[in-house]
Amino acid sequence: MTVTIYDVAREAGVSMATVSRVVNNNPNVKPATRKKVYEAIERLGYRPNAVARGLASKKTTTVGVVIPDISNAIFAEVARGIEDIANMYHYNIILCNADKKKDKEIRVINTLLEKQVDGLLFMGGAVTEDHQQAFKTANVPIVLCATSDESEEIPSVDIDHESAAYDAVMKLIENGHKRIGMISGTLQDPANGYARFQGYKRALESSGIAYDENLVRIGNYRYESGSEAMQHFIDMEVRPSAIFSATDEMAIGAIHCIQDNGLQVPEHISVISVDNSRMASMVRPQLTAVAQPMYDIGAVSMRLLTKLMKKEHVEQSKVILPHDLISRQSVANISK
Amino acid sequence: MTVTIYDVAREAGVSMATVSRVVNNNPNVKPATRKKVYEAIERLGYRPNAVARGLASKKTTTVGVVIPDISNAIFAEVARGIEDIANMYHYNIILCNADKKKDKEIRVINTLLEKQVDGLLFMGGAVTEDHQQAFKTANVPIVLCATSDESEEIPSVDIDHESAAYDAVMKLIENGHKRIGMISGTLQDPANGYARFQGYKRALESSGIAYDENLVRIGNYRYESGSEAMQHFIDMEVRPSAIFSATDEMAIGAIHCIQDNGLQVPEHISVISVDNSRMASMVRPQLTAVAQPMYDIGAVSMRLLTKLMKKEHVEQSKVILPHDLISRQSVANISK
DNA sequence: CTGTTAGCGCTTTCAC
DNA sequence: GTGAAAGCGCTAACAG
Repeated sequence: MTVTIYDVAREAGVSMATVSRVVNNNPNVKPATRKKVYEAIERLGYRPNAVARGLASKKTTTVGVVIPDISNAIFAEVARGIEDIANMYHYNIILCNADKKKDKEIRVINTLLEKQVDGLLFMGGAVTEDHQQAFKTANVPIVLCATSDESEEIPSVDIDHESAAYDAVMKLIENGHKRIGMISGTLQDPANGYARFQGYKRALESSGIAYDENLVRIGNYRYESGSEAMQHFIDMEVRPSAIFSATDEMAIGAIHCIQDNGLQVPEHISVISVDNSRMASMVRPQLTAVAQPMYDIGAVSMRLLTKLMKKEHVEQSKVILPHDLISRQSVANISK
Repeated sequence: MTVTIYDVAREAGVSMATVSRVVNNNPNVKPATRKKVYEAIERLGYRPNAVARGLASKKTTTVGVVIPDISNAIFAEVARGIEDIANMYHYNIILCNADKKKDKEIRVINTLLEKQVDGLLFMGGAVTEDHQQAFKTANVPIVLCATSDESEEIPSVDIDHESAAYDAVMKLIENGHKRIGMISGTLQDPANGYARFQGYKRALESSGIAYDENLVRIGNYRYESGSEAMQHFIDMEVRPSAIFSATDEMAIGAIHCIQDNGLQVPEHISVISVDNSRMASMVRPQLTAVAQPMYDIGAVSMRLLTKLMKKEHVEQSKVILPHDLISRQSVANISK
């Protein structure tokens, strides 16, 4: 039924080894022989079996990617960066959603390892003891992608979330804002949540503005939660003049909430966020935001992984990509 | 170095076959033996090698997914539906972006087949002769997902794009609109482009409205192209009173273009589209759209594929999922 | 309920 | 430049 390398060898009148050589572009084959083999391959419609090859060579040319949620625009962008580079180096990707749930993460890491991936790209919530444990049993390289890791032992690529948030809030402060609300992600989330919240606090402190916990609302990264948080701020006796949102989507929810209350952005309230997804320029007013280079985070981490898989030397195993403030129309200057 | 089933067998004092049985939950093992084996597995830190298993059993429990672009929200949603169901049936997914480029599509289909996937989900542009050819050499089931196929020979799941477009345009007509512009995708794209354009024309015809080619602009599905097309309509001597956009993103570009020209939606111009991505409710005014159930398209096609892979009988191999008009605020009634 | 024995289709020394 | 042969780690009859 299925045609194997053995069939090709017989058809071409050579040995299996020779067929293997031509299939793998090994130069030690006489051109005439090579031609005979190609013809036999063509005639028989031979297709190499990558599973058998994987067993024999102990390489599968596939890498595992654990991701929180591919339907989230931010992660989808990272995934595209990963896949493009993987493709460039002839790797394929096994993609697993794990929703930042620890149990699911550990489970998929193990099945990926069973599948003998040549490397692993981990994008998740925090890296816990149990994660470390699972990683330890892997004898393939692993890189953390947009995921923080206290231990700092595992190669990783990400932006500096704390400093991105700091920059965003400083932009507000430079524009004369003093009463600044924050729509945060959950503080359990080390990167998008905790770190960005810390950046907010540091910006306030460094500018001599007292931190007020009533000015912080926790959202779940979704549009609706941004609106809800904003409604809370609007209902306050003395409203903030500006809002820092941990993510674009919540910021857009906030903008619309402001508008639905008959107020203007940025005339009445300014809004800034971190992310700069494509949606940022798809709202009116367009959203001023600190840009997180998602595609690059994916691309760079995959590139790093290829180096690790080839056992090439890497000088920097923890890479922090630069972020960048994109000024659009959602921030007003209110200093006199 | 790596511990194999043989090591476990020796450690537990049983045969490889027995270890294999317990690992695969074969009931024909005495509980006491099972326990011994589990202990040995634990002690040795044994992890089954799925590649070896795949070679021996001729099943990899992985399916290939070719997708146009994972960073596109619409496809990412489909992908999530696919992955959830795959996961439920213990399959993993190898994800390949092919950008609707025929060459790339054929190439990834072949590498996926080499990797011995148990099935293939194809999401692409048109299915050409060459695609058919590649599919024919596969001896695993294939299902087309959100992809049209003239031949209708391959199992598929999608919505009826023509009728979805028809419904959208009829909604406009029912609201008194007669001069209706269309922002279309390329007519080379059978589903999102050509079929939706046909639906537009049929709605017009069935209502006795003459088709006017000046009222159709071709976009590339992106926000900016929606804006550009809209600017063209606004600059016309006699403007359309309503716009049908083939996709949400272009519709949002159109809405903002209208607003940027100092006009109101829907007071001056109504807008409707097909897709209903999450962005539809993230614009002001919120977008009225025909909803395409992307997640379900993914989920249903994966479910169909699992049936095919298990050689279960399927009554319906071409499934058309229902679409649904979601009325929000972007369409006004202008009949007196 | 358990063990023996062939492979699965390919790569990879090691000879020649 | 080419071939022979020994696995890679596991499953799947087939016995018993």
